[in-house]
Amino acid sequence: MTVAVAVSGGMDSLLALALLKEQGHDLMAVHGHFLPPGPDWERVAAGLDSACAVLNVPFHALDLYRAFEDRVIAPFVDGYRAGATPNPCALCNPRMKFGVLFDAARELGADGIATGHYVRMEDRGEFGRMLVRGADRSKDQSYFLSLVPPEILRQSYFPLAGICKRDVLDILKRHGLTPPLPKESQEICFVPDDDYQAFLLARGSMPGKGPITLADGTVVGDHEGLWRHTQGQRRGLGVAWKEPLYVLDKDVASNTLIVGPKDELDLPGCVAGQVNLMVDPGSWPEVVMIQTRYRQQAGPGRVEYSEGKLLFRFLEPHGRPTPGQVVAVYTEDGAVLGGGIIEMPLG
RNA sequence: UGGGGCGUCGGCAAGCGGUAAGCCAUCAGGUUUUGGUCCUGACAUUCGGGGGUUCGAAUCCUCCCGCCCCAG
Repeated sequence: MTVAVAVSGGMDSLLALALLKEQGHDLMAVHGHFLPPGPDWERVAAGLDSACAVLNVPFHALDLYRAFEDRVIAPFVDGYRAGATPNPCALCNPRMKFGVLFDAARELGADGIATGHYVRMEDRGEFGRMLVRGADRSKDQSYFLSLVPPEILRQSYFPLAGICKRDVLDILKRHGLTPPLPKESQEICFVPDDDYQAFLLARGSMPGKGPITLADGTVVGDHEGLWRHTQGQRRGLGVAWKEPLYVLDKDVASNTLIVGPKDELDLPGCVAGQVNLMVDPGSWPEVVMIQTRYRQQAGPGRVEYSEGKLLFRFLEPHGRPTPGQVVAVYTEDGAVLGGGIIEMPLG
């Protein structure tokens, strides 16, 4: 049994490698170059190579940037162009780390994969082994893994399950390890300077300016492109009003941005596609916990599953679901039942 | 050019003789493996302009300028 540890160059995945080594697993380390060739390739690969040498683990660097372009970046750009708000990180996990990268590792002889995500795999009675929220709730990343197929998750290891974020550097130091990329991975990895708007512009042909209106059609200003805004957004509207205004909707057909006060933001449900089911929906509890944004408290609701779509009805006021974002479904005690991508809100 | 009203930060808007609230917008930080949200901080020595009254005015008087409304 050989486990491939996906190492990004950051501290978390390096710690995952060290912890598994400590536990005596048979390991290999794999790094996928997701971005086009550049100076970082050598730097990161060399850094990881020497770190792996310290631990006596074989290291492989793989060129996966074309797959990343097709499977993550292109959908990201297309999504924005179409008026959605895509979540590239949530796609990267099933398609790249637990997809293409794992496939490549298998060819190198691996039977399982491990990453530095802050989540757990736990035995949950009738459901079997389930993906569960990380112990450190503030760093929990199960939301981003809710689209990874269950059969892949059952071959996955998450050594950071019980680790607290602030201990990571100390533990690494104890192992004599230094991450090649000391900076915390955050924002969108393929977008320079955290400027997604500049990135999209550079990709060309984004839709242009149009009106900003209230829900009743009153024009209150102009926007410079729907793709610069997203549901629930407050800043950047440039509209001076008596109270803060938030984006309610984007009407792609008329290129209109619809805004309104905070209390008009809640909606009672949504429909999701590209569904990933961890267990048969027939066995789900009647009331599940639904999370439609990364940093959002999951709220109770009912679900119907039919023809590959999940239909959600919230039981409590719920921030406006945003097309393109992930919806993750949990049990009361934090096990992931499934996930999908929001296609449309229900009013 | 007869009558009435108004002119305070980029947008609203308090103040009505005692030495410029607040909100929105904007900017700068913080939080954050998506976009957002959220939190903190900054933001009119000055009240359309001139003159006057007063110990002291955005607040009173006066003239001018600019808007708006009603009558022509």
